[in-house]
Amino acid sequence: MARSGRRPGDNDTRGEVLAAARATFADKGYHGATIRAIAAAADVDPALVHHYFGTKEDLFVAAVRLPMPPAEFADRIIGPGVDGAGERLAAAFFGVWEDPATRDALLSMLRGAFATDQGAAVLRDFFGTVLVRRLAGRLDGEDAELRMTLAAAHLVGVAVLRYVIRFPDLESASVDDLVALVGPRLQAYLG
Amino acid sequence: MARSGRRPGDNDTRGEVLAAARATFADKGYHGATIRAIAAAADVDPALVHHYFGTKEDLFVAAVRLPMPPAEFADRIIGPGVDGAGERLAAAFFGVWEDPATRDALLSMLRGAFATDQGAAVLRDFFGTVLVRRLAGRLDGEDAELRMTLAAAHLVGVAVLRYVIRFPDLESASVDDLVALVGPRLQAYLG
DNA sequence: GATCGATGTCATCGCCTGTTGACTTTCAAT
DNA sequence: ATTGAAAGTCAACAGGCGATGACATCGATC
Repeated sequence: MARSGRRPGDNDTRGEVLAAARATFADKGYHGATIRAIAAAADVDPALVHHYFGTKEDLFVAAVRLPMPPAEFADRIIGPGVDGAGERLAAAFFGVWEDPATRDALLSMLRGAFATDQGAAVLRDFFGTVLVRRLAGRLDGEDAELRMTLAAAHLVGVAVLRYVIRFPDLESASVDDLVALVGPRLQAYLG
Repeated sequence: MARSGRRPGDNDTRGEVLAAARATFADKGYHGATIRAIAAAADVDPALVHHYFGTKEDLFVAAVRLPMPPAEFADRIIGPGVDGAGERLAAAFFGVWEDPATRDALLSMLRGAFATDQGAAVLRDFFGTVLVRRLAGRLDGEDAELRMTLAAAHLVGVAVLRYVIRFPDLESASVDDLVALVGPRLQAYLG
């Protein structure tokens, strides 16, 4: 039985709560994830979650903040030029999704986008500011933004079916196969 | 003030409740839509919703049952052959999404897939049984199912960004433009 | 070694939810 | 006319939720 009061020794309880929030939001969605469940996963009193992060919405915003610099992400894709950007985009996208350090935050963001208006705004802003606007500016031809958005939509769709719905054919596919199949279709939008 | 007891005259209250459920599930998602809100939208007591449809899950299942024969849908796309199937698929897909009679049910299904495990199963089954398996069998080449699933994923992604997230570039695009842009990429998967 | 903020728990409040059972009114069949 | 099922409402319950404020403990500072 855990006593009351501060725990002895060095501990990063705040980080554990944040990790538990990411995992729970990713697994259950925004409404399905309760403060109590998050607190239990972090072995902590529910009140402590509020103490560190304020309201549930505040916690959600903290949970979906990615530990990833978006500018660098965009540069790595479009920096070498338009040629091969489709495959680089696909590889980078699935790379961060497969990375355990970023996966829960991405899943939380994606699922959260379906739960609340604020969650939708977060995703809209993420894709708009971080991805589409940054990459579409370097494309040639008409409707560059729309084409870039459609490329992003394709990636979102694969992420939805692979990581949320867990569609068997997609879940069992390897990242290499996905990149090889999806990359050329992205390239068709970009080129 | 509405009195108690049965209402006089001919009325399809059950249908109104179902329509209200579709609209509310589509707008707020599974958890965001409350029985009370659905009942209020149908101008009805919350208990009547249970009287007609049982539990909330039962109501959801009834709400996402599409007024659309899936077999005919698949035949219209692949019937004339693989040539041009990509554009036909895109046109049919956006057709049912733009149709007010089916849109709310589709939105409910899509949003519901993110809210509960059962919702995910519904979507998995819908795409798997209705779309992928039915169409993939008529394709040539290797990995027909995976390629068909990726085509479906692309469409899901566009639906997500256009109808749920309401991404501006996608929301303002016309169906014709979408079909013209997306169709060839689907064709690349099918052919 | 007293003090003070950071860390952490406890008990509880008010609210909203899905669901239920008793009751009332209308319609249709006898 | 009577009856019985269908349609519809009302009041309420039990449980879970997010959130709050008072309290307990620890670590560092002077």
